Amino acid sequence: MTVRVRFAPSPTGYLHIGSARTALFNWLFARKTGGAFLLRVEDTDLQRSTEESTRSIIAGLEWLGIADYDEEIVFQSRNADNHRAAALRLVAEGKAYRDFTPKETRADADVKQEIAARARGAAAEGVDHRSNPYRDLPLEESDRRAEAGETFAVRLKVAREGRSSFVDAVYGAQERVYSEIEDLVLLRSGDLSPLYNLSVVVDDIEMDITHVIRGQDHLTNTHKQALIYGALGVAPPTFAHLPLILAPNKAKLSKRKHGEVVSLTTYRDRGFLAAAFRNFLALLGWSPGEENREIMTLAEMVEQFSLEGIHRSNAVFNFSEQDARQWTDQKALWMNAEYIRTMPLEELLPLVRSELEASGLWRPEYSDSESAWFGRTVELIRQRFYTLKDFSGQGRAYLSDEFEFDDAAVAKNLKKEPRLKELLPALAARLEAVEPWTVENIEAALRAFADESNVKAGLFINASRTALTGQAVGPSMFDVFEVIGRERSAKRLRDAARLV
RNA sequence: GGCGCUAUGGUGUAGUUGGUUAACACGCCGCCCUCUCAAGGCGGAGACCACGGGUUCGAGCCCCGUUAGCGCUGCCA
Repeated sequence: MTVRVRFAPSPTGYLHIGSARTALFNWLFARKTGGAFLLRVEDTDLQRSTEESTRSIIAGLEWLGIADYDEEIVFQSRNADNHRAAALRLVAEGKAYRDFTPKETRADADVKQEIAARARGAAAEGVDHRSNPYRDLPLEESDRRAEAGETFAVRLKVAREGRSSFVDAVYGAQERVYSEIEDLVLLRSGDLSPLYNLSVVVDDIEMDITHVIRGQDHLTNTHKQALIYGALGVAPPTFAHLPLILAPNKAKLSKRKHGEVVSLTTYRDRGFLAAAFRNFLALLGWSPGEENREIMTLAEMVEQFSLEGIHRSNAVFNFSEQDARQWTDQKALWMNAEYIRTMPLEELLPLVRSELEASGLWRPEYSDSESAWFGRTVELIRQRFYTLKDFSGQGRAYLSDEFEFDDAAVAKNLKKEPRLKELLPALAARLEAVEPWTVENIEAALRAFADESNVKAGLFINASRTALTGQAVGPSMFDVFEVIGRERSAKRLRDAARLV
């Protein structure tokens, strides 16, 4: 049997990084097993689903490089008729029943507490989960009342005795006694629109899904779905639940509380490389085992991936809301930097180009007459960059004559030595005579001039760094001179004399 | 409240059928390199493997209990 998996997000917001990881694992498993990877948009809650959200989810998957679905995207809402028919069939077969209890609406805000409170109350009074006055209503009477126009919801009839069990590919054998499971609602009263558990099952059957890989928050409710499979007379697929990704305080990662760190697009927009972030995400809740490898290409991850390598304990996504430098997980940042400085230059160049175009720093010559220079410059500055944004930020002075001076750098490297006012223009003149303009010649000229001027070469080097780049830190200064060029270097040295 | 899941340094993890000084990565500290900052190299701090009992010659690995965290308990998904 060929493997068929699906990623099934509900389009009620941006693509959460936890969902992105679920998508990744599904994709990895499909590619590993030579199976099919499908996308199903679970938009049964029409109140909250938006097209905008669907677009952003798809854009996120595209960015991650896992948007090569093997079949057309399925929109769950379009199958509502099938879902409803399945539920009604169960009513006819006596496996489900109409519940004529009036619908009670719930405020979305604090449902969780409300539910817990209700459950506590029910437990205190010893109320059975399946006690419902309509559960054993004769079918004829039920049909009659329905025909008479009474509104009703449809509930699955959970057996009185026995237990539900299934083997989760990650969490192992799972068991739950039926008395713990309520007669879940399949169709809402009134419009008879299908609810999540029903829709998922019917669609997974229709799509021939063999493995359901999803967040652990669905683990206990899987018994309910297993029950629906049973009622429908279909063997359930293999379930594989994934550990959750938690915030530093171990709470669930949510937009309300944690903001943009949990949105996948944030990473794209803040200069992350898809390959790096994907790599980082894969390691949250999964590891290739034995070798304990970390930096892996997509192909290597596919090679190493297995459901057995998935953990059972939740992972913490480590970041700090107080410290801007730790706005996201430090390891993700490190990994991004690692990718930026070690990936093949020709793969990085197009990404840098996009960033420069977006920030107005791109010039056509960079891919034409100055492509060699551009490549050399990127190679030089990428060594200490963390994100693509750094190319237009810290890297600005290498690509544009309009850049800012860091006050601390000016104070430290220019203002502390008054003689630089005369020395800098003199150094400029000296460098203008260097021929050919090579790193070695530049270094020789600068050191010779430092000797003659009776100052340490370091004084010139550090002053030059600030004069040429506006910063106190950067690559080896002679490389910087070489890359910035003779004329521009000389001009910047003279201009900087005014800052002394 | 009930049910379920989980528990290795601050974080992510390794630790194959019980036999080690409990390993790696990020982060942190120091040294080297050096024109700065990184990178890199070397070294260090940081885990009585949640706690308490067992089983065993021997337990991070097996069993029981406790605690904590998380999840589910919805006519949300």
